[in-house]
Amino acid sequence: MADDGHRSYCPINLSLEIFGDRWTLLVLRDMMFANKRHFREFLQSDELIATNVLADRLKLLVEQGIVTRADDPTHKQKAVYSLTEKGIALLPIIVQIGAWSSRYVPAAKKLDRRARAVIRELQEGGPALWTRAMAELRERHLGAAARTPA
Amino acid sequence: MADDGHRSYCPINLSLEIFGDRWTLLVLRDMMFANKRHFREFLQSDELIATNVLADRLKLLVEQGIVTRADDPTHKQKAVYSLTEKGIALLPIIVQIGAWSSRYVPAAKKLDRRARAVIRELQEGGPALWTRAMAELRERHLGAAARTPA
DNA sequence: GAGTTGTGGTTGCGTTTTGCAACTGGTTGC
DNA sequence: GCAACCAGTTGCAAAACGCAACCACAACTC
Repeated sequence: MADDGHRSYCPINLSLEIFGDRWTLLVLRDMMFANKRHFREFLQSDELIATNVLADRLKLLVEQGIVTRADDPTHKQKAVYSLTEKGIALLPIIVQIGAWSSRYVPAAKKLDRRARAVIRELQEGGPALWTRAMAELRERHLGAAARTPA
Repeated sequence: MADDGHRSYCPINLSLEIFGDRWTLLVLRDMMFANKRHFREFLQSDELIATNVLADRLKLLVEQGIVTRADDPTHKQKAVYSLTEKGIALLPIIVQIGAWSSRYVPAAKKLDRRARAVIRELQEGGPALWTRAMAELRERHLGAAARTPA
């Protein structure tokens, strides 16, 4: 069908072409829920992503307009990654995935109680709570620009 | 952390270990929205999944309890795949992904108008509509058992 | 100002997964 | 009997992944 590199124009497929792998959503999870912004921080997570894979995914996310990369003024060699509106809009998906998993995947029971409580709260809070969480992300990642729209 | 084969017990991670690839959710999409139930039917989709990959994914979905496989009484060599409750519960995730994609991925604009209308409807219908769609899937995939719970 | 630590990566290489095409063994309809 | 249909399997090349070592540079320590 598509001859511009896409397997099809189905929205599900287009999404999978972007984050249909074992790592991309974990990076976004860390940005959203652990407030990670620097390269080294992403390496600390339990899943132990490799540096080359992380570099590749961050590059891809920037290319897709889901994340931006900026120099950190406090440290000339530090890069800061921020979510864009497109990236923040992925929050409901990640929350839904978390909810499904903690409900249906047996191994999720092994997660510590505190983390499960966060999941449950986000789930029970429903769309209204997601909206607030997204607003908070806008504050942190888009800064003043988000408060004074054109 | 985990030494039972899991990279971590984070629900997001556990989900990605199951369907974090380019194909699995497409198979489920076809089951949910195109009512595909037979091996050959899945091969017809635009994305042209290969037979070995499809066989592998169906096997995995059965192992995970997301899908069941049964012999088709009308044809000794036909297999029928059905969603379980665990599989049906993935509908909100798929809908959210579709909504995000059609909103933020430029190429999704190339999808034909009719399909986009379906997406929009499911999105605007909100959780209430998802519940109805899921009930319909229970009817088709779980049959009488779903109407007369233990 | 020398040494240690912290920064975002890159490179090389072996293993695993994916994608493609051809093929298999059995069933059904005519 | 024979063509079409069914759910896969097999073999092989290409791509992605995972690991570990390495790099250039900045900043902090003393």
